[in-house]
Amino acid sequence: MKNIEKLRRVGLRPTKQRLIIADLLFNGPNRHFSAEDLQVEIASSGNYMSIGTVYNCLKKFKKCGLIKQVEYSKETAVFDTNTNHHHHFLNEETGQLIDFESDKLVLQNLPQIPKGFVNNGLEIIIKLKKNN
Amino acid sequence: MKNIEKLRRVGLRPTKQRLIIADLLFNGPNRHFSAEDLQVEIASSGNYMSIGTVYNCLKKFKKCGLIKQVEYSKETAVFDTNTNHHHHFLNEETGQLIDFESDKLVLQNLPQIPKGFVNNGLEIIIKLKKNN
DNA sequence: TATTTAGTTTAAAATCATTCTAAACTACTT
DNA sequence: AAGTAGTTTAGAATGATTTTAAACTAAATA
Repeated sequence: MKNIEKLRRVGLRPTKQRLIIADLLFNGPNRHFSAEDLQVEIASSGNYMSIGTVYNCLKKFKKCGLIKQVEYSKETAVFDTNTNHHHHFLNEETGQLIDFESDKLVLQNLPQIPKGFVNNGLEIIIKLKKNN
Repeated sequence: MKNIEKLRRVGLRPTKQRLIIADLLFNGPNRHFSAEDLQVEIASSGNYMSIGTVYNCLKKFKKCGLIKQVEYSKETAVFDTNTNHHHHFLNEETGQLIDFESDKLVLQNLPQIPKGFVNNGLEIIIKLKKNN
């Protein structure tokens, strides 16, 4: 699917800037990245974009379900092009994330959800340490 | 155990400020809190502490294993007096956290740990939404 | 007990990621 | 072709946290 279609389909006006970002994000394998990472990559691709625009764009993409935001980094916002339900390995030393699929996983004896609430998503993080 | 002992045991000099904080944190039930929450509480208890000292103290307490830091808040650092292995419910609307114990939980078909790494801690977050 | 010293506290300044502002620009509609 | 609503931009603002360096204090030493 062309990225211009992809944007239109979620109700986003396909501006030059959004298309530059969509081309970088959606034409390859899934990845995790920060706004600053992406700005550098935009520059490497021969374009320029203000950091404010990068943030605006990522915020809209997220709101429209084109990307997700990963929540385990206190320092910088980390985004994820994998919008399927999945979990993460986290290398705490480097911050590097690796996806793992949730489909085969079996969870039993989950705790009772507190009164007045419903389960709105379960996420697992497995922190990794280099062996020896 | 007296808090002065508790601090000495982990190699922290028991200063007036650290004892004020230890008295607030360790003489009641477990809790989640931010540096600012704590500064307000210190003020309510009739003391004063600079925000820098609150941060320094929490950082040392964490390093010495007296408290943990919870990682799911992008905005502010959230600390936890419960240092046992446990998981969290997260009310995304309010940021409120509720602990749940990990002992009864059963996990099967966990994914293979990437080569060169070992599992250094598995954490589960169950996001909560108000039921209608 | 007095002196030393190494660690701690403080206010204020600095930092850094992110958001806001408001002016210039542009995609889409009429 | 003109209007308008949404977007981009540089730069300023924000807010949590860290740094700085001077004053202080707990613990060690004399």
